[in-house]
Amino acid sequence: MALSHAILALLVLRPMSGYDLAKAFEASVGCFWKATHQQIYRELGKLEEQGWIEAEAIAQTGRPDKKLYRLTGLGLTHLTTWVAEPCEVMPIKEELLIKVFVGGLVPRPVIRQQIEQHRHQHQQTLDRYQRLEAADFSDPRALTPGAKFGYLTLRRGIRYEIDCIAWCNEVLQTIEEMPED
Amino acid sequence: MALSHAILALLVLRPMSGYDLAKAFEASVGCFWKATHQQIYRELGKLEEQGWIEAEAIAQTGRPDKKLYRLTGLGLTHLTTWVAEPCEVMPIKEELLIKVFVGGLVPRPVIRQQIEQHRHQHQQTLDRYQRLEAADFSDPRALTPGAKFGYLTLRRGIRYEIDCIAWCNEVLQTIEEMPED
DNA sequence: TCGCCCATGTAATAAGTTACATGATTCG
DNA sequence: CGAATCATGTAACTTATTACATGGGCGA
Repeated sequence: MALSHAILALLVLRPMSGYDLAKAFEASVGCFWKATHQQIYRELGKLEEQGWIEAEAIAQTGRPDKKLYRLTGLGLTHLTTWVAEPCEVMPIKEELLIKVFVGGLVPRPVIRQQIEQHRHQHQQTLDRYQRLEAADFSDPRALTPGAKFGYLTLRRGIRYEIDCIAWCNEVLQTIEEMPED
Repeated sequence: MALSHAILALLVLRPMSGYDLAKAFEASVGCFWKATHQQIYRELGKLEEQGWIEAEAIAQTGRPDKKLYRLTGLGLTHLTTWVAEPCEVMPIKEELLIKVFVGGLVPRPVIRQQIEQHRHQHQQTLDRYQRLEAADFSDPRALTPGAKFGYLTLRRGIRYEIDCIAWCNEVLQTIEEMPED
């Protein structure tokens, strides 16, 4: 059910179309939730049924018409109530770790290559996050309270990527120190 | 499809029943994958159909009979082939971050309490991991190559929990420094 | 005697992924 | 002229969650 709340959370910022939401997921909320456009459109339908959001059809010239969704009072109440409810820590699911777990079954270069590739991906994500940090949050003290919370979620993403990279380095060092097969 | 590989990876260690696997998920592999017993039993059926594992019925007295599953040669080949295939970084999904994202909508104690609760959960998980570390990997240099890979996955879990706790502290400090509502 | 451990499963629902489908505009 | 952007959706399928269901043994 958290996808619906992620959508409601984005609609707090401003009314958006499904398309806008899909982009917003990739850009801002992406460091802690992701969704494809198919999921988003399906979910928007449900949210509207429940009265948490309402749609306004916008006719456009030169590009497809769109539906702008905005949060209703009911939706806002629902969201803030949900925020106060206790929630569980969500488990990690990391395919790479299954591969490392059975690393002893394959020649070491196989694992080394996988780790290097992942480290590279994490580095790219980190770069992107740090560009966002520089662009939107260059002076954290000057932020409004609302924006400060946004910054904290980005901080989480940055920390996470840094930690992934550090772990990759730990793995690479360990396998270099291993005796040859 | 990664659940099936997690199961195959565990069966490399030794033949296990569905029940054993469920416990093994909680104990060892839990820091990077989780599965309920319902998922496991369903998946075992599929794996057997494909010939990657085979079952041996074990009649027991005083307790229910069980099925011991062991990896087949085909299963092992499948697993090692899969290990060498490239894989994507898996996204984080963290409900708590959605709540922090809209933290500006609720009184600060609400967020503070959520963060404190999460920090506590992460601390408990970290304690558990560190007990495992002390018990099974007290001298990392003396490990066999196979066990070393197991240790690296546990290291990932430990690092992750430490980082979560550090981020929680960052959030708590930030909200303490905020002006009153 | 109450609840936990062992041991296996079914059924229903929710959530997520992948493929398919359309169609104009704008930029290189 | 081809590719990307804007904009919406359906259908089929795979995964994951939750609830239900059974039943003996064993320790406090």
